[in-house]
Amino acid sequence: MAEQLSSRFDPKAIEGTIYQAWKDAGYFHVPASRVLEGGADPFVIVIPPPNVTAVLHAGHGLNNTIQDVLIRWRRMQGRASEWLPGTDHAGIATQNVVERLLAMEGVTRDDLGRDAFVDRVWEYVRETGGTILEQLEAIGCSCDWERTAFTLDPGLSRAVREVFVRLYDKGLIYRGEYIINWCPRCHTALSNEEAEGEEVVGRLYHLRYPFPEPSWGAAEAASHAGAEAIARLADGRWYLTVSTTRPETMLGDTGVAVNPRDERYAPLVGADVELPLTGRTIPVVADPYVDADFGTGMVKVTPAHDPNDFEIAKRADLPLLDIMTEAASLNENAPEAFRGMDRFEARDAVLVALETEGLLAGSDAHTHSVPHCYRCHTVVEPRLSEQWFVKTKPLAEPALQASRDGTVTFAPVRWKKVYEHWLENIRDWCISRQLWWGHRIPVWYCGDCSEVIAATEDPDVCRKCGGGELEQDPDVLDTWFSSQLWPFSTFGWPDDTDDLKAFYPGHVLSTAPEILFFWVARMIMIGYEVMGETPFRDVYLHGTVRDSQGRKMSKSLGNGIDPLEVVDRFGADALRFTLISAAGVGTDLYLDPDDLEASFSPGRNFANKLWNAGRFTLTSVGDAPVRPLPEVEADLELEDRWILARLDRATVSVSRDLERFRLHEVADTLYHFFWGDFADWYLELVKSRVQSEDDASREAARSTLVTVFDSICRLLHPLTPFVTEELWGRLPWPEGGERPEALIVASWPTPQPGRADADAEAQMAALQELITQVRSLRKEYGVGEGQEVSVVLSGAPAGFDDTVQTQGAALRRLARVGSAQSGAVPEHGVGAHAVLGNGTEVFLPLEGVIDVEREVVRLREEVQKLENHVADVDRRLANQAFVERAPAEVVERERDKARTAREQLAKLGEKLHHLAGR
RNA sequence: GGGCGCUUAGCUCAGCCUGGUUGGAGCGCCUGCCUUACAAGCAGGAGGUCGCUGGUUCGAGUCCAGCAGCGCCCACCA
Repeated sequence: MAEQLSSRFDPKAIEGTIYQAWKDAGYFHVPASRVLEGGADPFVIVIPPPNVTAVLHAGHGLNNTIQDVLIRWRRMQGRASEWLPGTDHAGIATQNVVERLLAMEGVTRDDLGRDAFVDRVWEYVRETGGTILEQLEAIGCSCDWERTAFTLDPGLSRAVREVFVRLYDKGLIYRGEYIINWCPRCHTALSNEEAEGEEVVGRLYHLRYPFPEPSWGAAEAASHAGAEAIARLADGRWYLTVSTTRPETMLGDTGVAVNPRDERYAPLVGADVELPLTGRTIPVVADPYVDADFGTGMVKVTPAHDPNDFEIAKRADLPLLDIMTEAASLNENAPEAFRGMDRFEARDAVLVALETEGLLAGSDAHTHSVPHCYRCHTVVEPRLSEQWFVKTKPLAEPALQASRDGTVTFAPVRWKKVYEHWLENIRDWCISRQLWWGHRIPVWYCGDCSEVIAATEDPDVCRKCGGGELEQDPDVLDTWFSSQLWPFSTFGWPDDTDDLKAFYPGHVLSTAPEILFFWVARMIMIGYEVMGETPFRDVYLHGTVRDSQGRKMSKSLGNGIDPLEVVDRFGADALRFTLISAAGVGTDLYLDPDDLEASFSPGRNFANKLWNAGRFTLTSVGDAPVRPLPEVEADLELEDRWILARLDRATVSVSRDLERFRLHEVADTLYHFFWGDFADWYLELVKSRVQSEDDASREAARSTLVTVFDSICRLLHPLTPFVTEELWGRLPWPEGGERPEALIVASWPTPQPGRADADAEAQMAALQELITQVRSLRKEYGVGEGQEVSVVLSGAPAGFDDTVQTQGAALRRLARVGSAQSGAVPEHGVGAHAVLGNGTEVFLPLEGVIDVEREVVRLREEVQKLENHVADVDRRLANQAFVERAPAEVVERERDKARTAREQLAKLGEKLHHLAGR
């Protein structure tokens, strides 16, 4: 069998078949009955549903690999592991994509009309949507495909309506006219989270508004110290100065505000001022929001285009004047000269007009944060409009409590504070969107009696007046309104289904920190509100995938990595292993999109090494029956006991790190155990034994090989599922032992009692060091592999002599040592020296092979090193405080060190003396 | 303006919570090897004032404070 395997791992040859085998075996699907009747312990992850139109990028690759590692591990542990996949309809994003397609045909959504447009989007989604889910299969994700969900599915849509109506009935959803973030390109409202602040270097313009004659108050105000904003110009009139970064909004000003405690401007409160370019007159009002120390201490008030101004206007009873259209061009409320202009065009025009009239007092460079639409990047315009909101404070309470009391945990833990801070300062959530693609708001208005009806089922008649034409609210809900329900809507809520009983609440939620507020926090809030408990316990927030220059990978920058290309070139295992080993908890990953070879060769090489070690193990073990390990217990040799002890150590460490989401540590531990311990040492040590005539030795080696390699496959399976499945399936099963299943899902390794073997580990460590030292000395003295050497050991601790004698074959194989004798190092012999960590002095007689001068030089270095070491230790021991206060074992260790080092020093010194004298 | 994180080898990062052998890994680099599992490999090696300053301690990469540089998040200063 094994001979047929290629010496290079070819992922393409196995991935498809193996994935299909997993699916066919029903490996991924968990029926609720396994939990409810079978008593299995559930483990549930719901996928962060990618946009239905998305294609897989590096971030998805990382996130879904993480989830798959956790799911596969728990499944092997015997948990009923449910990983629910699906997609999000992604309101704005998807609508934008389709609108762009239509634009290429020269058609707008308005040309089509609402119904036809929505049909068109559905058509698009049916054709191309869900591609990303198929792509997840390519990287080995073991999702329960039988439960694939979409946020616009009928069931999930029913959940949306149900939640809306419940919140509405509780007064937690309300409608009102407020300043919201408006995207003039998408023509819709945005939530605060969807308006992303971006640093922009702009200008702060200072505008002058003239006081009408007679300007009582102005002169008085101007007499106050620091009242620079009030000035009398050459024309003899009094003016005040206000500042703004958006000069065009002055056309919508309905007042000027000052702080009520600001004595400078007290005489002006109640006065009127002329608003240039408009012919209107607006009042000066007092409002505590104004910061007297900032700028001139006077603020122009534009209630319809600034959230703060809106609040001031409400308090001061100023009128609201909306001067812009949906597209952010100036409307009929603006002076005729500016009507129809785009806001930025109008900005320039207003500046020119003011300048002409001598009313522009200048400008300063000004860096500030300007909100942009998170989908299309257009500058958001604050706009007065009637929208639906969720009252969030009551919902935030339990979600906050859950974090504070540890019901919900975050990894890395620093996100806990970020999450809590957001909830503590949460603002109401604007949920209505002026889009067509999404869940239409389940509210109807009666044309006759103005009754507002929120209902889960479309009503036929007005429940109040019985007649009247009913019209449904035209808006749809924010996409995140439906995705927040994901952990229960996907399992059948609002019905009381078995799935829900079995799989809610879930366990781990793994995602990118960017959507901590958008999605994670809201799921927790609504989970408590609707289900009465948290949707998951552990939130794992992974790092960002960046390019070699540290830039976040993105479509627009064109610096992304296509995981499918990586799979194609290096295999899914290589992709997964590379991503997991590179991703510390919450740390960013750096990959070079221009050099996939450099980025993914660690994973590719690892998979290949695994493949070859597997090939060798299979050939070594051969087809003959293998005896179960307990039967050969008495015949186990040093390296067998050692590798089994190392395996246990690795098993314990890996299981612990998985619990703590320290996946990169898992990868690191297994890398070193498999490559370092197993491949580099164990396989080399048993090479001669597996072909040996000595039945006991051979059988012990074969059993150990099978046992250890079986565990290696299992431990690595969550990380590199394909190659481990393939190799494991070919591994012979020990006689009499029942092969649990055809696939590796069988079980997760657990530490075996009696396998810890400190003695074997110590002996092996010394043996490894001896071999390494001999190799090193050979290299240094130029003694080639072709030349066999003998070794003299002196001062070896108990047991090590025996080890060396029984490991003659190993020494010969790995270090080309012909004979190893214990005894005094020849006093006058020429040779190479080294001292092992356990105090053993190693001497390679090389009389006639090396020249004496070189040996003297080397000895001098050795002596120097030892002297430094002794001085170091002595200094510490001479420190009274150290001896008195350090733990006894630490002090004892120091004394031992001093003693051994001195003995060695004496021997080497003597040797040096003799040689130097020659 | 608030909050958080990072700074250890040429590069990317572990190690710090819980202070104590001689500070690690991968990649890259140097040297020698096509040794019948693997050249996507094997063996050997070079490379570090652990950002700076101070403090606590017998002892600090590890704990504390300050500083500097970089990065992220939040925020209505016009």
